[in-house]
Amino acid sequence: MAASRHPNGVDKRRLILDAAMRVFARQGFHACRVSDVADEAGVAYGLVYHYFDSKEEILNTLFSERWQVMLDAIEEIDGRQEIPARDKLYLVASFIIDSYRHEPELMKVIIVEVTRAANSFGRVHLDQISKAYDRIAGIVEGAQRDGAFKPDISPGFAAMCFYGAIEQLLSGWIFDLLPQTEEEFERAKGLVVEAICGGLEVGAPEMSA
Amino acid sequence: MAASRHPNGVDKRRLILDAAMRVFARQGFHACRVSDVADEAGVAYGLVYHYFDSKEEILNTLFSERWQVMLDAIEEIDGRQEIPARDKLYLVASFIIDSYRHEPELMKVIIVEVTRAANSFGRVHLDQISKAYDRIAGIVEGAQRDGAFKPDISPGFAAMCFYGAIEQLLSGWIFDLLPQTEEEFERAKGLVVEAICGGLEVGAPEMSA
DNA sequence: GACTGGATTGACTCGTCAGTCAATAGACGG
DNA sequence: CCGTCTATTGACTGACGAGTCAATCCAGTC
Repeated sequence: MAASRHPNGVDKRRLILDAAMRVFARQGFHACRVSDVADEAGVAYGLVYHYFDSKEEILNTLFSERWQVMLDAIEEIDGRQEIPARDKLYLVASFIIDSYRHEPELMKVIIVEVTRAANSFGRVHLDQISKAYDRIAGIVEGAQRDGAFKPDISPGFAAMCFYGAIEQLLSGWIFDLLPQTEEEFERAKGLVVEAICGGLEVGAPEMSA
Repeated sequence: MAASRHPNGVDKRRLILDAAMRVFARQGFHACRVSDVADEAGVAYGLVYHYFDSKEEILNTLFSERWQVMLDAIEEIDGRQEIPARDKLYLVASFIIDSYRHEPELMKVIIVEVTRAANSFGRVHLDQISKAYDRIAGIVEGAQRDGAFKPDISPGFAAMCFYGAIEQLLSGWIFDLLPQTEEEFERAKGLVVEAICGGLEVGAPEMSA
């Protein structure tokens, strides 16, 4: 669990995790071999099994580490009393999109191999995954109590739509269906929120970002 | 290609496709064996390879058959001049949700094993998949020309949000995160459209379904 | 300068499964 | 009722890859 005790300062466990992230992102979890991960890490095959019980446990670890960070972030955002719901959702969208911008490989693995693969593998993580929906729902619920959001769309339902829209955008970037530039990422943040909060139709209030 | 010439009237190819649909839905494409499909169809192992070149070709066929039906449906909906964009989107949402209601196993396979698995396998179908986005974008574009929808959210972007929201709902049903009752399906149709077109915030116009 | 215990190595095992193939059955035309 | 062609069978093969393990290395200890 702790970093390598060896004084060369190299944490091989971390090395393997980072290599796995790259290999999983490049080849896909199922398509790659454990030896690919070992090679990418510049480490012997057996060492992977010294630090992890199975190939899946590596993916497990990558997912759980990062997902928890996101859950904490959403919780923190929801906790701020002073800011309106739309801004909270903007911050959530920003967090997720920035995560992709800064660590596209890790996010690709998380989305493609876990979140969107809730069959087979991701089923194990359904609890953690749906916690994210719940927290977003919490934001919507608060806004409905304040009267900022309409009461006729259930918070859970709204959260699914909001999260689904964001994940679809990430998928679009991951599979090169959408352009990936700094400006696009920034624009996207505002637009998802505008689409979901303000709606596509005219007549809805357009707030400036 | 044609149905079995044998006069017993049983099309074994179809039998295998339907069995595969059930097995893929139950166990997942990667987790199941070709022999599971053969057993489910009540057919010898080798016969599967008489009708299909590979396990993947079966999935391929299931996907392509059904996806084309959906593409045609969207195109047909978009073609109707008389109805407003919101109603077109409602019809699209209805079509997809009803598809799931009537053939949950087939839709589960399509969503989980192809659409949301655009890595590994679904990459082959990216063209077909993104055609769906394009056609939805077409609806939005028309609405913007008419002045019914705001011009500041690009049609392609709006389409991704809309489709993403629907797919997220289907995923919620597939993985038992959302209740699956007739009423829920009906409510969902109206609510996705209301969420995306009308927006979550108050002030947007709420049209009756 | 032996001793201990974790780190590291990579050849090997062992089950699994997609795809093959040679054999058999059955329909149909002549 | 023979010959031909397709449908159908299921045992078999061959590759592949996850996980094992016995051996070796090496840092710190007494």
